[in-house]
Amino acid sequence: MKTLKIPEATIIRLSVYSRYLYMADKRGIVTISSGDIADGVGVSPAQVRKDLAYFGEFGTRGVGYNVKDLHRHILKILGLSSIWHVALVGLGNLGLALSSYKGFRERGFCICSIFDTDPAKVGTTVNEVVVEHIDRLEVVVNARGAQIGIIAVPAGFAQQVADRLIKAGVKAILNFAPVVLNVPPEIELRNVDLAVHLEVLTFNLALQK
Amino acid sequence: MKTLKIPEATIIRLSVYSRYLYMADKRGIVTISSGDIADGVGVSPAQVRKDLAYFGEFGTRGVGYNVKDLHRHILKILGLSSIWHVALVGLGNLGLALSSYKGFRERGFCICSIFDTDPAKVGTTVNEVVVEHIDRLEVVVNARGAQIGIIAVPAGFAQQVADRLIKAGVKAILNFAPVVLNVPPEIELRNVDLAVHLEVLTFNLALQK
DNA sequence: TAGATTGTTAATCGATTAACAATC
DNA sequence: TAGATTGTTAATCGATTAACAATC
Repeated sequence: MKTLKIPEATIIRLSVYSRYLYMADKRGIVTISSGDIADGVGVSPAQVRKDLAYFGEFGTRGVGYNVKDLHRHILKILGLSSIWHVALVGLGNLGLALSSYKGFRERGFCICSIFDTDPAKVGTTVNEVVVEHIDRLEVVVNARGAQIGIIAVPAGFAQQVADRLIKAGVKAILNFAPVVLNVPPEIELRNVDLAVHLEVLTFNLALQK
Repeated sequence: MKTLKIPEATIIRLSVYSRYLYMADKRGIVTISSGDIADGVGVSPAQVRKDLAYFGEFGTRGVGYNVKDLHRHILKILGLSSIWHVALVGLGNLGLALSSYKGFRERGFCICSIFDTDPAKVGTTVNEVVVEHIDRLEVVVNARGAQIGIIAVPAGFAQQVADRLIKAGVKAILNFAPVVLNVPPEIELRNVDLAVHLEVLTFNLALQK
């Protein structure tokens, strides 16, 4: 397979475009130009066309793009044309919020397995999913074939949870613990640190003074 | 003020360095080299030095950096040497998770005001903060001088909440609603879309097949 | 002094923007 | 055909990496 390196920024923008196209489609818009999309999401028209050009030709010169078609194509590119099984580890406040986050379900992510150590939580049902004890992580994740793991445990436990998720066959990890995880290179890893976002804001506020 | 443009990637890395330095300090390490930091957080030593060079000279040639000093300097750069008052709007699952997120408090962010429309929530206390009705947003935010707003309401309400936060005097907004907000250029805005992170992962997984 | 490591410059790499031929 | 808009190439911009003089 030809693997022209795609910038991560392009992937993130494709995700944004897809939401905009979904909305445009709901409003009954049939055809859209790169300029329309660009205005809608705050980038340049050239950027939109360049991002799409990595993956093929989806428009018609002089006309634009068919909204439904382009939306479908982008979802396919993002790997969202099928449902992904996600295992969530850690059912604190953040875990609970993630387990019921509509934005995940809308995009085809199913949090079908939830793990915690708290005996008061294990066995209860959250959003129709029975909470399992973390001891059963390998068995359950492996049996259900979850491809993605979300880590929402305290920082001190994150590495061992990552190790166990990987042993259980997970191929990608979204880590919410504020700690640098060591994973083999073939495992996809993304770290989400919510405080960092606030810090970018305060840096800019502090600059203005 | 000399305003050499600082890459946002640099700010994000400074935030990561600061956590690593905090840990190193707790472990009793007094002096650290750019190579040590680089290994610890997964970047190149040159990158660490370059990032720091935007803001001054903090090390000693042939020796390295004093951990405590460098940590303090970076916190200062990030605007974290004082406490920031943050107003949270929307107390759904995500809002609740954010309101009790330890990572914020540790870094000097105080969520001192919380707003919702649900009568069952208004008047209750969450993490020692009394939940106010959204009708009182302008009055309360203005009176308390909150500088940062966090939007954790459904997408359809996000724009009006943003408008009201800005009218109340907020200078920066962290938006968790999956919608493009329109704000004046002087307002700092960052969008956090949790689903996008999963989509970057699935894109990479889909590529591998 | 010799070894180590910073701060900084120059070289490289990569991403964005501008421009325009192709074409509906 | 004339106007519009894509797809793509070239030019620009910006960020990262490499190299090394400065210096502890």
